Amino acid sequence: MKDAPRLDRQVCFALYSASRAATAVYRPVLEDLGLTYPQYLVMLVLWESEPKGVKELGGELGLDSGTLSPLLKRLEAMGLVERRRSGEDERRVAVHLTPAGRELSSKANAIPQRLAEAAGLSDGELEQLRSTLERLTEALHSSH
Amino acid sequence: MKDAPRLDRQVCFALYSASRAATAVYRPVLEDLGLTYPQYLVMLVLWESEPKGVKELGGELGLDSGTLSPLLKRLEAMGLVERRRSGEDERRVAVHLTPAGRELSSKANAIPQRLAEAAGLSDGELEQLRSTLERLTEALHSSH
DNA sequence: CACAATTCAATTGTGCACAACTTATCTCGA
DNA sequence: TCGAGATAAGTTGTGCACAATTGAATTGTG
Repeated sequence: MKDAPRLDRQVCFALYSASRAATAVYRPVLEDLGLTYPQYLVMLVLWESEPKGVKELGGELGLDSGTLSPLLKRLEAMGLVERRRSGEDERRVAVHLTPAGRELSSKANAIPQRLAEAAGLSDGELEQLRSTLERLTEALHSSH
Repeated sequence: MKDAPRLDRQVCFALYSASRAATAVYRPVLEDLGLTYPQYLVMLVLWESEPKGVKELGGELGLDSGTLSPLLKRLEAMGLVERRRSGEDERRVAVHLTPAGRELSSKANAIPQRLAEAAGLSDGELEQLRSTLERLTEALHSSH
C-alpha cells in the first residue's frame, strides 16, 4: 500500500512521542517527591489556589472524575491532600492541601528548569512551541 | 506559594494537553476502523513494511514488549495481524499482516487529513511544529 | 410544593505505558 | 564446546485516560 500515511510525517505521532519523552524526563525527578506526572499537575493547580472541587481541577487539567477520583485518593493516602464534603453543596468535594502538601511545593520549585535544560531548545523556541501547542489544543477542542 | 511553577507556563503541560486533544480527534475516526490510536500506529508501521519483529516495532514507536505484546494479541484477535515464531531465531516473533489487515489501509488513507483540518494551523506551521517536536524528542531522549 | 432534569463525584471496565521480572533462545569467549 | 551473559518476547503490577453508569444532592418548572 504505497500511499498509506507515513508514520514519520504525522504531527500526531510527533506530539505523542514528545509528550512521552517529556514525562520520561520528569519521571526520575518526580520520583524523589513520590509523585507521578499527573499527580504533580494536580499539586501544581492546588499550589496556585486551594481548596478546589474535583470538577474545577478537571476543568483546568482536562481530566474527568474517572481519572481524578482515584488519583486524589492516592494523594490523600500519601497525606498531601484532604477531601472534605462541602457543607453548602453536599455533592461537591473540596480538595485541600495538608501542611505536608503545601510543604512539597518548595521541593518542586526547581523542577521545570530540568525540562528546559533537557529540551535542547532556546527559551524563545520553547515559548513559541508552547504558544503553538496551546493554539493547536484550542483548535482541536473546538473542532467537534 | 507565590513562586511555585505555574501550570500555564509549562511546555510539558502544553505537550500533554495537545497530545491528548489530538488523539481525541482521532478517536471517533479510528472507531470506525475498530482501532485505538496506538493500534493505528502499529498498523501504520506494518503498512509500510512487514513482517516486523516486536522489537523492531517497538524501536520505531518507542514502545516496549510490555505494551506491544497485549496490543498485538488484540490485533491478532481482530484478525488484522498474525504472529509467527521465526524459524531461524526461535526467540523472535514475526508480525505479519493478514489480508484483512492489509485491506484496512485503504480505509485509513483519509485519516491524517482529518487532523490537519481540525488543527487550525497552516501546512507550514504544522511542518514547523513537527520538526520542532522531533528535535525536542531527540534532545529529551539523549538527555539521560 | 412536587418532581423531572441536571449536576457532582465515584465506580466499573477497557486499553495503554512502563517498571520489574520470567522464560526461552542465542552468542561468544575461555 | 560449554557455560556466562545477552537478547527476544511475554507476564505482572501500578497508575493513568476515558467511556459509560450509578447514586446522591440540587435546581428549575409547572
